[in-house]
Amino acid sequence: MTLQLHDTMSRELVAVEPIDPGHIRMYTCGPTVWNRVHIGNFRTFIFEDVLRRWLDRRFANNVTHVMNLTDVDDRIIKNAVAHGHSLDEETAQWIAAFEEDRDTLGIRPAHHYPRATEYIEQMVDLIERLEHAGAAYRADGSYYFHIAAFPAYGKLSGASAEGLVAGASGRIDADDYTKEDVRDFALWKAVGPDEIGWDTRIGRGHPGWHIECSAMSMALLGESFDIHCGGVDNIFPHHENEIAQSEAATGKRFVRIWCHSQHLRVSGEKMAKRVGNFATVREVLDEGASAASLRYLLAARTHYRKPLEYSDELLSDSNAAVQRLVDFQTRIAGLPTVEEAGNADDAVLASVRGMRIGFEEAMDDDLNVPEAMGIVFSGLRDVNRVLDTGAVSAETQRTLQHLLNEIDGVLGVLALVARDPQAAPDAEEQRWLDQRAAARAARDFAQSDHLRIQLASRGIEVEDTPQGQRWKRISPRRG
RNA sequence: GGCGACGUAGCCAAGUGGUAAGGCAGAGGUCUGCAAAACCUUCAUCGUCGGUUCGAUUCCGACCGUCGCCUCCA
Repeated sequence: MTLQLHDTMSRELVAVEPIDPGHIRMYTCGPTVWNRVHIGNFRTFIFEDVLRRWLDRRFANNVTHVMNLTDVDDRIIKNAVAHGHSLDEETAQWIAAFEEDRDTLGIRPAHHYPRATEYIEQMVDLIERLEHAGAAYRADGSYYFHIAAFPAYGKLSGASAEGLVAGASGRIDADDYTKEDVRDFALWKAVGPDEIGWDTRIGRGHPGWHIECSAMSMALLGESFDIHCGGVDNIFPHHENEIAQSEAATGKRFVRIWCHSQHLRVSGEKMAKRVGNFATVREVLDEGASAASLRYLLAARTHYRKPLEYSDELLSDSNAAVQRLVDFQTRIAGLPTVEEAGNADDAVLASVRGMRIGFEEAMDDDLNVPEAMGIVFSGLRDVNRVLDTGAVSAETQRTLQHLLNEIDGVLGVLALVARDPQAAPDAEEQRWLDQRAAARAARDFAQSDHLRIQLASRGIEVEDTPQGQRWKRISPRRG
């Protein structure tokens, strides 16, 4: 089976067949670094990370992934002026914050993180190209895209000329614009000598929002590439405008497959800065959640094209699901093994084959992570059932570990758990553990139970196994 | 007004034209000194109303509800 993705433009599942054989080129819209982004933004970045990981696997790491950093826009300029900062001084902290959160969630870095301010020259080139092609015009020093010159406008979003009611969203201030057509959009915004801007061949100003993605994707990936991703709110106008700019300039099809992820919601509403119902990665972790739980929630609780309702309950549910995976991993690692493979091995290996095939089919089917995880958890139960009654060989044990590594190579949560080793017991806790082991050996159960309760108050859960006492830290936030 | 998405058990959620995965929570049980972990059993007829069909949760239509975008939005 081959990987298929849902393409927003055709609204169909499309087989992923690279334009450049064997090499996937992907562009994902990154953050505007005017603020610390919230976990709703990270839902999209996590979806893109899962896609990236699966592409890496399917195309033997022959993937070039570009994510832009929008480091100039009206909000950033406004903040920079208010703080007496240069643009770089203003955005540095937010780029660092983004990178910190990205690493916290175990997101595989893109190969390139182009910054808009480093591609002004390419944007000016593109604007000139558009002007020569009759698709851009100058008004009051600014440049606008001439929508009437691009008849295919609207093909991504389905927005017809008549349907675009000017100001329907209540967010246009018509007085700010000198456009021939309300639907035309800014390529270059002219500014005065004292304002933040760049002196270029087309005058002093700063770029409009959309032009950077066209210029930077073409510079790093070519005029046509395979996959372009973003959140659904980017479909219109951002991606629609990117298509218009790029294709009007090159005459070539810009992107093969458009992928868009749905929003994270809170109480039925989109998580958004302007609504005020947002949380950042750091805030969620500061409240006691683990990075693994948050990543699992964002990556696996539902399909990327469906809205996901965020709640504390969902976070603790996700924590429990991750714990089930971790407990399984721990069990496999400590498995007593036998010399000769037997019936138990056959049964386990059959489950492993089923899990591997099912997982891959689900991922190939438009990245159906919840379906894939359903298969994983079912298989996990099958394997546990066999292991409850029989022992397996060391080779089967390794096969199980390899399978878990394969799955987590895409899911990326066990790696986060392993990255944050459980804090070792302090001296007092270690003494309690030792005393408890001794009490159990002496069959002094009253004392051992007492010590277990004491340890629990420190967040340490003790389990008794045939191999002896075992402990683990419990997330302080389970309910 | 235009375009689009979603509505499946207490919560989250996958899925199929032939009576519904998985996770969490709950109930009962096996195991255990007791627990934990693990395992077993148990818990839904898929928003409403029509239509197509031998048969629909799955296809079509209408309706209801929720949400997103319509030029700062992941």
